[in-house]
Amino acid sequence: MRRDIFQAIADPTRRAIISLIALQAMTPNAIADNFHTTRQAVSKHLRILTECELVKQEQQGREIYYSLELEKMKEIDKWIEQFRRIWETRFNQLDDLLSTLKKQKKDEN
Amino acid sequence: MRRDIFQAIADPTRRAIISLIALQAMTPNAIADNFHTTRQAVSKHLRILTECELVKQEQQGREIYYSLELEKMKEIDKWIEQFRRIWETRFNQLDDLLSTLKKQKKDEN
DNA sequence: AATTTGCGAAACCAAATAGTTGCATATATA
DNA sequence: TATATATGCAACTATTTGGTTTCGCAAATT
Repeated sequence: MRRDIFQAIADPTRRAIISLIALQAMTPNAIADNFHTTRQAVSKHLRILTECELVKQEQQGREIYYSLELEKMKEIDKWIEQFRRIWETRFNQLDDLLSTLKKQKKDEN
Repeated sequence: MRRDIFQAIADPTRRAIISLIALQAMTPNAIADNFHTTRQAVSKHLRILTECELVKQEQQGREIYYSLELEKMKEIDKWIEQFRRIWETRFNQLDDLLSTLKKQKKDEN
């Protein structure tokens, strides 16, 4: 079953792969060198990441370079946005409350 | 096995629960009213979310109110930060390049 | 041409997962 | 006191998952 982006990043190995290729495209073997699992396991993860369009492939001869689709990562950011707005709202409310309390304390003196 | 926050939000039902209780604390039965699964299934999801400290419980008699721990959500934001920095860097680089091209075109006329 | 390297896919397996059913306990209500 | 409600947990089941092993194919090297 095809997975969504949240299911894709649920696995620690896949998150590590994403962080690895975020800066520079890498081949499956190069990626696998950073892990203690088999190259085929890494290949499997890359397929999952490719399926949900988190990474893209660029074939050069027999070598395939995988790179991160930053645009797709924004979908996670978008989902987080709703919570960011809430904690910013609460922060502002707290800030307002502190200001009010400070003002009240000042008027008492 | 205890799950991390990324594994917690991998499930669509749990993401929906998180969005639901983000604004207002709710009881398991109230939450379950929004889904087509059993109350026990929802209860299971709540346990997973509680275990990785994404939600907190507040018992009032026989009713338990679940609310979102916004602070914990920032862990996802923190992980996304590394990619946000990259796409902002690339955006700035693109912006610089566009400015340079515009300047060159201006000098040609 | 023969061999090596890069790589994905199939088959397998053990472990994990998500939902259901049934049950038990605590609290609220009649 | 008896009944209803809220809720979590255990057991069960089917499905999904992650890693390994083996194999096959294409490209690069010898």
